[in-house]
Amino acid sequence: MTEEQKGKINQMEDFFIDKIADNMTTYGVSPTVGRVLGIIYMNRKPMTLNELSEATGMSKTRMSQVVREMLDLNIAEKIFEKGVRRDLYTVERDYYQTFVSLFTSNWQKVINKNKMFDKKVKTELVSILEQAEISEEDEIKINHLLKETKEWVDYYQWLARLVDFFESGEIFKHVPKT
Amino acid sequence: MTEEQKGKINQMEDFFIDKIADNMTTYGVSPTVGRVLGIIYMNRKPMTLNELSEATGMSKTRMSQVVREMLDLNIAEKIFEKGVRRDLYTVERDYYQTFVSLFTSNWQKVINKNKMFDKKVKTELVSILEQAEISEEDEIKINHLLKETKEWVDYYQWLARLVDFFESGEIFKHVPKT
DNA sequence: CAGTTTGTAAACTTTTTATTTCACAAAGTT
DNA sequence: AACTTTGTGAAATAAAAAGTTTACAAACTG
Repeated sequence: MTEEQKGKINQMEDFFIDKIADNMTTYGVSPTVGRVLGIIYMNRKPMTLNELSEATGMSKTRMSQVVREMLDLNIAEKIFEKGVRRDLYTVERDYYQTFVSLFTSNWQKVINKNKMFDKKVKTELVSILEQAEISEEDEIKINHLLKETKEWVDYYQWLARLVDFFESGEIFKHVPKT
Repeated sequence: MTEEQKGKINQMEDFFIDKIADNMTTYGVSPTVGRVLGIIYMNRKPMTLNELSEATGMSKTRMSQVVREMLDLNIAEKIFEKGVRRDLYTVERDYYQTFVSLFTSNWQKVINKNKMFDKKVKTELVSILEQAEISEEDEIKINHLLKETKEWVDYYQWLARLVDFFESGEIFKHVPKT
């Protein structure tokens, strides 16, 4: 086997890593997060911060930051191995599961942020509406906003159901894996 | 009606715009794109670059850039109105449709980028495998990669079906709007 | 206990992305 | 035809994000 062929194999692995990373950025994570995920994935076993630092050519501190982000997103996990002092990290090996994790954590975040919004707006609008002296024009405007609020709430409830549809695995019943 | 109440109404509209923008960033678009979408949405009728520039406090050039990005993403449309010289832009008013448009354009892009990938890798790997002198270790590695390629292809086909599931509106049969 | 190693915060630097300014062609007006 | 207005490139600047260096506490080692 020539050196050239050895190189080819490694090159193919790097191709995969790039593709995984590329795919990943579509979820809104930074390219480095994607790359690290790809690296651990292709490594087929847990890695330490030092190894990652070595593999990416980036500082250990950066790896620490990236790994933490991945833990937050539920796409990596810290694992314990007896006798090993350094922290070891694995990634989800199932592409579908990774998709679901990122999809749900992104949208769940938005849903939570909007939790209190409609109540606040509604209360405020109704209280203005209850005042005696309002021009007709303004009343129309307020009613528009109230209607808008309702639609917004409906949309968010749909989003929540959608997230659940993915998280529960229901999606795979209708869009099967193979 | 006091000035204060007038202010409250405008404030509520701004709240909406911010929430729309915030929601939007989850699709990976810049905050300004989200904000412009929110502004046109709340305006309830098409707007010109000058109006947008006025409303955002940003330069007209920037608005031109933002609007073009929105056209690319299929979340805005240029419309013609006789007698009006300036270009007018509307946005999709249906939150669900906006979700679907962004979801599909994002993932479609990734799917397209990956179109040729697997063929290239597979050809390359098989050609190495056909060489006579390969260490057992390397053979295992290559077979791993081939298996990986297969899984990757399956995943991408699933993604394509998923995109279609949204684009066709099928999703709403299983996660209904109301 | 003195000496390492490990992970991460804090401050700084670099790179990338967002935005503005300036310029100019194309279309519209008078 | 001279004069405006409109939309958008291209280059420059500002703002934000990504990444590094230094420093240090906590957990290990001998």
